[in-house]
Amino acid sequence: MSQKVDNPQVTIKDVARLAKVSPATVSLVMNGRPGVGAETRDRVLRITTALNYRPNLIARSLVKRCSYAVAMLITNTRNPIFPELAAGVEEVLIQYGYSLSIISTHDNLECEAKEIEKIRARGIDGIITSAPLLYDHCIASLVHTGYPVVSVLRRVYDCDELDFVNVDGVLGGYLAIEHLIRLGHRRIGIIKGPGNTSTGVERFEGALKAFRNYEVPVSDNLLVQGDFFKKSGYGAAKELLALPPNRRPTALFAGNDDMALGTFEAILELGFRIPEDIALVGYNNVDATALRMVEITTVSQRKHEMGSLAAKRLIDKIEKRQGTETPFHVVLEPKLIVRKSCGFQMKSRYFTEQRANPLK
Amino acid sequence: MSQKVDNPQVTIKDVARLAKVSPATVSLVMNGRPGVGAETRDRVLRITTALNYRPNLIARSLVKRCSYAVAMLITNTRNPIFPELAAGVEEVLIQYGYSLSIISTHDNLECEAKEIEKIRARGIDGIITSAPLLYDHCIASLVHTGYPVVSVLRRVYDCDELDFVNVDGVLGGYLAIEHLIRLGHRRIGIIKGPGNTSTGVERFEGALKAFRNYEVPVSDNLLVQGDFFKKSGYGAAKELLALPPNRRPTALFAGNDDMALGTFEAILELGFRIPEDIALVGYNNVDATALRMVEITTVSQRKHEMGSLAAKRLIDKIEKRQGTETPFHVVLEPKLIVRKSCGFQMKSRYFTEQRANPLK
DNA sequence: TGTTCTTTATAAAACGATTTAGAGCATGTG
DNA sequence: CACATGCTCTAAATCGTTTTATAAAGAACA
Repeated sequence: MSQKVDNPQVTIKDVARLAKVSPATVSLVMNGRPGVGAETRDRVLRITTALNYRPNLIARSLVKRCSYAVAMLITNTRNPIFPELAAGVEEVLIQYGYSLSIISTHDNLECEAKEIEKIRARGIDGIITSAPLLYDHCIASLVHTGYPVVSVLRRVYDCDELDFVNVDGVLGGYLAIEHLIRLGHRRIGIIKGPGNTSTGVERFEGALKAFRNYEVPVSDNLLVQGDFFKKSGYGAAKELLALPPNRRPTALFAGNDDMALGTFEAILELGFRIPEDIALVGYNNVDATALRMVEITTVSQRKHEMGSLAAKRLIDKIEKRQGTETPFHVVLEPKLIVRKSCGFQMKSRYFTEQRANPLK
Repeated sequence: MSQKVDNPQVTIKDVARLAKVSPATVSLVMNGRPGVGAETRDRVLRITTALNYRPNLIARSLVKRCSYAVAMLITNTRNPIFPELAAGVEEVLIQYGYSLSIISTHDNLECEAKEIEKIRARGIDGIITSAPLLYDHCIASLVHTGYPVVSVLRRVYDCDELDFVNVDGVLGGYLAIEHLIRLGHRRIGIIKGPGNTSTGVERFEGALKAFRNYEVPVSDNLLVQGDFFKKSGYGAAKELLALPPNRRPTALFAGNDDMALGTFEAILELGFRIPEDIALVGYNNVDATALRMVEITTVSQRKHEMGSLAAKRLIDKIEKRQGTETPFHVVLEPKLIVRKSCGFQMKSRYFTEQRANPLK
């Protein structure tokens, strides 16, 4: 057990002194640049390993004006969509030698602005945001200054210059409602996501499109506003299921899985059965929805893939690779994950046929 | 919509020039230090706000030799215990003006060592690790150099100098098994957590203690090694339940909730009922265990609190407050969360009585 | 021999802040 | 008046790198 206590900070000067060269030479060696003789290079390398020398990245950042660090904005750490997303991001960043800071904005513009200030002051090279609001001037002005930003999952309206990778929320919402309509439901309650997020509005827009397409009337009293948290799903469901039987929805669509899980609890608590009495569709394909005894039908989001794509694009922007001046808007296709919460057990084949995107 | 495009970098010199003072004065003003006349101070302040000047934290870090940034080591982003833990950590860090980087080690020493190198090179002030292994020389040697580290959730053996905040795993394991024994179970299968983590071994140790205390024999063929992932819980349960009825366990204890969820699936898949045929106890009180229709009895970990305490302690160490030279070992008490997976519905009162720690 | 190239190594100036020692100038005191 | 005392303010060094311009030393060539 050799207790290796390295010096708190071995600097380039220490190495230079011991190797009898100038700091400049050490720098060249450390960065594998030409202009150093083989013999000198070896000598320097020997010293650096002997001293366990690691260049101080802070100093390097200062002069190179880049830090090989990026930040990821999320709503909060408890959002169950985030682990997958972050895993995708992290994978790519590690591969390219970048480090990742994760920062919560709590869907609060003020908080977001403050954190962005700090990020910039810290010299972080770019931002991946999974948490922008619909009209997010923080992000928009960041983009306008030319700072590298990619948004993932959500997008920002009125800011075409912002690169994004997301999944078609309109199509997703459409698929969810179409599924319910095809199963014969006519009174479908919708628990909307917040109106200040692209995911919230797009999924709802898709839902409306499906109603229109199938000529099913929408009644306003079956529409409830949620906030993406489980509790609001629970509350909304309680409200909808309190309607008299002839106006009570026979199916519910929640704007995300957290709300769907709340809805799930409410339905059962009121003594209704799923799917016999009430059908339920969620959104995101979060792990918990797949659990046996839960098995909620939902719309999958390709979270990992989104994260990776966004990260790769951000690095391209930071390193100013070709093609990064033109906007990068990737819209992946969602997929309906049919489980048991709608009573549709693959007995017919109509969904398994390869269908083209019904909205195109 | 005034499109405010700030200069890429307003420096202290720009401010100094415009305010007709020296950079030193600007620095004093920015840091609220005395020695600047009221008039000058106002003038500087006016300029800084006009230019939207933010000191470059990289430059500041270089000279102050601290960065107001800490890193948190986790096993991987998908570990459902992490969001709560991170939320607790984040809350405190924000409050003290620190920023947080989250880094996965995948329970791999090599990966951990590499990441720690990078963390140090980046000038990060301290580390909170929730992912140390039992004999983790990376962490141990870090501690020995005097670098601020606090471990949370897990601890490191043979390294008393390492501060930690965790929950008594031995007691937790004990409570879980005691519960099952009191409900009449005698053949209890255990799905152990990995032997190279303190959480894994302690919970198992507690389980053994309960068997001993209640004079229930343990049979080796009811002990299966898991790895904390859901899949291993699933596999282990399949294995245990394949035993002939007279040797098959009537109850299972999984070393964490992920494995418990896998176990849950396996039990149901094999056609057994919970709790009528098989009772189940998990560990961590992860959100999914609380879901209606799942409702797994588990041991709670006070994750948020652990995170906060660890973060606070780390900051104290970084800022060298009094008392941080002496070891800081906080062991919180776990609590059994009784749900439906053991068939115990609070019909008796023996658990609700306030009991002292049965192990003390 | 002198000129021109290469190759190798370095000195010195950044990068953008903080900090220390001391300068300049009133004011107060004996 | 001489001197100490405060109060403002600043010059200059520093943090640990990278980078640019240039020097020095051979080698090749005419």
